[in-house]
Amino acid sequence: MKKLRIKDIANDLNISKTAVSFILNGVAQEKRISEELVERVERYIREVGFRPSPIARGLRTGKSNIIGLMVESISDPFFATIARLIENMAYKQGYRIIYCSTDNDTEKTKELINVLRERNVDGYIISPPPGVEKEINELIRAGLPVVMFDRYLPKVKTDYVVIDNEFSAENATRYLIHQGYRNIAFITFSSSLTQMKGRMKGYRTALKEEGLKPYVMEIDFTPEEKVMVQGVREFLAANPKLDAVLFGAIQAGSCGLKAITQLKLKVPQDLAVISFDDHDIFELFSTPVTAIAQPIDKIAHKVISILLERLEEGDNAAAPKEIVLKTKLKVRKSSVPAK
Amino acid sequence: MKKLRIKDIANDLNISKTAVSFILNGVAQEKRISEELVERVERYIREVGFRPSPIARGLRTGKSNIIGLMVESISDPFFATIARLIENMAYKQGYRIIYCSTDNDTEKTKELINVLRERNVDGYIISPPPGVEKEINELIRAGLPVVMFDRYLPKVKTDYVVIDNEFSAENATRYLIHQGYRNIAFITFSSSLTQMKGRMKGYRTALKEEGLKPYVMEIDFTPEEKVMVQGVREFLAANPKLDAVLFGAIQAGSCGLKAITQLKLKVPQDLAVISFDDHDIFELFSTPVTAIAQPIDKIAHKVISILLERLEEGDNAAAPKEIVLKTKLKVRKSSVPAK
DNA sequence: ATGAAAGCGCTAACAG
DNA sequence: CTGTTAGCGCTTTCAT
Repeated sequence: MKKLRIKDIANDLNISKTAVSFILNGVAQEKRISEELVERVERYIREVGFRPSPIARGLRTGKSNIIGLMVESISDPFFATIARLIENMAYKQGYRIIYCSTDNDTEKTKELINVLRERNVDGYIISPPPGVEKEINELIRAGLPVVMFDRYLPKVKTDYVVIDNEFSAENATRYLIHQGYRNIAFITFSSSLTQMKGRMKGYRTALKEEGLKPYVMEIDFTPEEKVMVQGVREFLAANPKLDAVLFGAIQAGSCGLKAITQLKLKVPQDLAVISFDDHDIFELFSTPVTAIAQPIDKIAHKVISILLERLEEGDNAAAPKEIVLKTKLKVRKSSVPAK
Repeated sequence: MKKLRIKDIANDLNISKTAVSFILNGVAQEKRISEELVERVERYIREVGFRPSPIARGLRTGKSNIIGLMVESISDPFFATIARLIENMAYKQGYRIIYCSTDNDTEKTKELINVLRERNVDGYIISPPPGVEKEINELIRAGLPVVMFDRYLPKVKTDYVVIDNEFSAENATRYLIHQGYRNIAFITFSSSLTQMKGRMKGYRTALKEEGLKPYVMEIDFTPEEKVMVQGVREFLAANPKLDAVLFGAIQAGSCGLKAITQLKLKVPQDLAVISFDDHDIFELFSTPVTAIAQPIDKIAHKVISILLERLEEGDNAAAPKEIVLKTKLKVRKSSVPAK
């Protein structure tokens, strides 16, 4: 049972390769191939289960039917969930996904873009690290659609899907203030990315309005989680006046909860807690944790549908879509009113 | 700045395509190309940053430098973590990953294997659903290396990396018994796969030794988590005699903890808990949950190194490696002695 | 040591 | 409406 080629089909049916190719590519009508022949070829193809080689096709057309997905780390539950949803929708349209974890590393990301590019990836979904503006702009100039999400690069004019970070953080902080908390920390990963800047800004705005003092801790990311947990623990221990904390991302929240557990702090009596992103751990923590939930389904849906649209229409001329989605503050017990 | 081809390099340097190709493929020595020319070509290539097209190469050689990774769901934290580790090691050896979520669906998996195959994926890492023996055997017959993990197919003779499920479950169950628990349930996803069978068997063995009665619940998987949580809740409510439960997988455990929380059961006073797989949620749950931790790093490492070895050596003749790794029972407060 | 040439499987321009 | 043909960029055999 050797692998069939278009040529074999043509031979078997005593017609030309071209005809088969046209039919395969759905241009039979405009090439004025008879209904009857189309039918005959299609039936035969179905019978023998022929599928044209995507590689040969790719070499010829420069298309691959592959979408490149670049996120900070595929093991992060936020990105993993998004990846899963995107995979599903892309698959239905005949696209496969090659994914890469950038580690938020500029050089690595540049190299990854190269790698994907030489595989003729048709479109890119990127949660970009800083510093890759040039490379992404080159993709766009080459007519390849790029959709950013989670964060964006202000200097790059292309579609993106993000959440309203500033408002979300401001809202959560203000909520803590209204609950009676006064010494509210913001703990997050150090980052120059838009989403973290927005969260920080929202936090500061809410505090300033009330004339409260900010306490900010930036965690240096390391793969050794223990080190980060210890960092948070030391920060909390060094600032006993704190009565509440807002975590700027799920990993920060997860490190923070571990630190809090180690310090045997009672939530919310000793320390109220809110974290960005929602996850099982927040629901199941000893005191369920109030979370700023991102609309993950909606993000994934928007991202992939924008990309598929660009891919189908080839309309890279259309104005970039800049989608900002709302988050939802899921109030749980970790942020009940201070006594 | 047009994209270079081998031909261009050859022209620029006034030599033949062949020479360049040989040098590119590291066979210069055995083709007896002069040191000096090799040096000259390599320098030029470095200077202009030339990289040969993997697609053209793929069409010609039938190799893709891509590894297919098929797991139940990439959003599952266990698989996402493994995927991440595998990605890293594969990348260093010049391999990219295309991933697919099988949903544990036999037909979908067959189709996915087809898709990967026609892309000339060089090797497969599969956490297989039942019923794909034939397809995998065909891959093997075609000389393509396949490494299974998490579970395996007894009828397929190929490498696999799993944990000692039976012993792990037996050990954990016995541990509960020794702590004084007598009515121990096993809650898991319904599955005919080796790993679940092993876990079930271990559980039953430990109970039988002590003449205890088994309480088994098989959760039907649905994407609607709420439905599954409710199922567990009803089961627990219907069996008030239970004093302990062993969850057969992390999702079961996570559903279970939610059910337990909803029922306001105290752990371990009302119900002791142990779960397969370890995760933040178990560490951070109101009563930290004893977990059977899989050696994730080691699994990923074994899987990818076995595959890379097969890929490098082309030694698909070598006997299949059947690796069984040990788990670690991480004892936490959810399983302290019954009063 | 090097070069010419065939061919991987497909698409699409062009000529009938 | 159909057939011929020229590549896409690379590897590799065979002849030089």
